[in-house]
Amino acid sequence: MGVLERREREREEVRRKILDAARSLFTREGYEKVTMRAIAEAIEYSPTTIYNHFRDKDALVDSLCEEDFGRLLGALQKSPAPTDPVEWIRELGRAYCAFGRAYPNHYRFMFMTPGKFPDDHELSMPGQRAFGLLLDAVREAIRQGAFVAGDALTMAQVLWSSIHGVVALLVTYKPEQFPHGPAAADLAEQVCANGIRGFLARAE
Amino acid sequence: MGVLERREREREEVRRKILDAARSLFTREGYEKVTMRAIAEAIEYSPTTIYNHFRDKDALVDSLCEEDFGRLLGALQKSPAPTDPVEWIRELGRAYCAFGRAYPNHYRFMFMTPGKFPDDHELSMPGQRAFGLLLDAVREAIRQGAFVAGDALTMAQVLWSSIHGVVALLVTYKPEQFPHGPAAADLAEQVCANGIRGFLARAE
DNA sequence: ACATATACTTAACGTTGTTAACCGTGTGAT
DNA sequence: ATCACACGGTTAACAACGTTAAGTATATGT
Repeated sequence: MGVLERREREREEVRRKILDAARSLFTREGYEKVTMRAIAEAIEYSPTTIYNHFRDKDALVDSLCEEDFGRLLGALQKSPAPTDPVEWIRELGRAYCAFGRAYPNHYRFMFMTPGKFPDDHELSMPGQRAFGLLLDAVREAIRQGAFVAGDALTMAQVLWSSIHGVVALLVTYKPEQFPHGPAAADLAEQVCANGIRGFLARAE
Repeated sequence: MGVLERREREREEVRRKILDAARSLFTREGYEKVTMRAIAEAIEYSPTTIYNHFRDKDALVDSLCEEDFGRLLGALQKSPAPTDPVEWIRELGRAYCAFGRAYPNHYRFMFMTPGKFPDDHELSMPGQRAFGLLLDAVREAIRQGAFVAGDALTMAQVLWSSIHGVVALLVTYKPEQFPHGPAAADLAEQVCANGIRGFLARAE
């Protein structure tokens, strides 16, 4: 009696349509500009149908967000093998930044929108794992003596904060709008480099 | 015939009431939660009155924002005299961070909301001057040989980006929500320190 | 005393997220 | 075969939002 399975499959299919349409609109419009009605129109259903699959707009975008964390994790995992942990960190930074600039609206929602997660929940599993990559790299850099000894967790958070800062700015302003002249084309690279440099064990 | 002046004064008075009420609500609610009707109610006028003083909601919040850049500049100018430029930079970072944490919703609007400035306009005068302080400090640090030689503008932007990153995170998430355990209590301090450390000329 | 300008209000419009009520169709039981 | 029903979908409506057109009153200048 595969009728239940079929129903489940059909249901999932509509859910996917909604998510895809929402992502597509969301990618080029941003959270508040995308209306439930617009999403509904895109998939040729009535707006109410969306509420059969998602509690509300927030829940819908949360699902999107969940998937995006997975994508981010995927992007970061593509970074080359950790022969040199410092170079690994740099590559992670580059990939992270590239992700943010490729999907500014998603980045905004994932990392710049408050009240998203209930207190216990933290960033979401793939988000945690993504950060875990950086954490591993930092631990390895310390172990090899490339980084100064210190609390790896804090150091990873420092690096993440710094990179997040430049991505957040680039996602918000055009480089021409930066104070006192346009931002350097490779500002992200510089931030990344400077964050790493600060933790480098001094060669003497 | 001071009637025109009086009118102008009364007009300015209402304008101030609107701005103050808006700021008060805005401080604890954030942009989209604060409604024109709520502001109107707070000052015991009809919603329409606001439109006599501001083109629309965006213009109102822009005015608020303009004032806030002034406040930020004021806060930064309180930092001690630049005897040691590196310490000055650190103090600027602290003051900047304190401002952001004291007024998260304002910070959000000033630095995390896109489409705010027309292309030519850049950050706004006081915003420019605030960044100018950092730029001056970096220039001085380079001149004294405390920082490595390099493009001061880019270096200042790197430092600003990094600090902005941690403030943006702290303004968006509670520390408990940070990945892999709560953030170090002094994460902002650490980011600041690490940013500076990266530019320090190596002592040998 | 009258006309006018000005600050303000009332009432409405169009759009938003969301929900209540309904409808039709395919399913499972009788 | 027929019937009851669950389920996915729609229509129509709600309240709240930003915003505006039209109207009102008061105080000014003639």
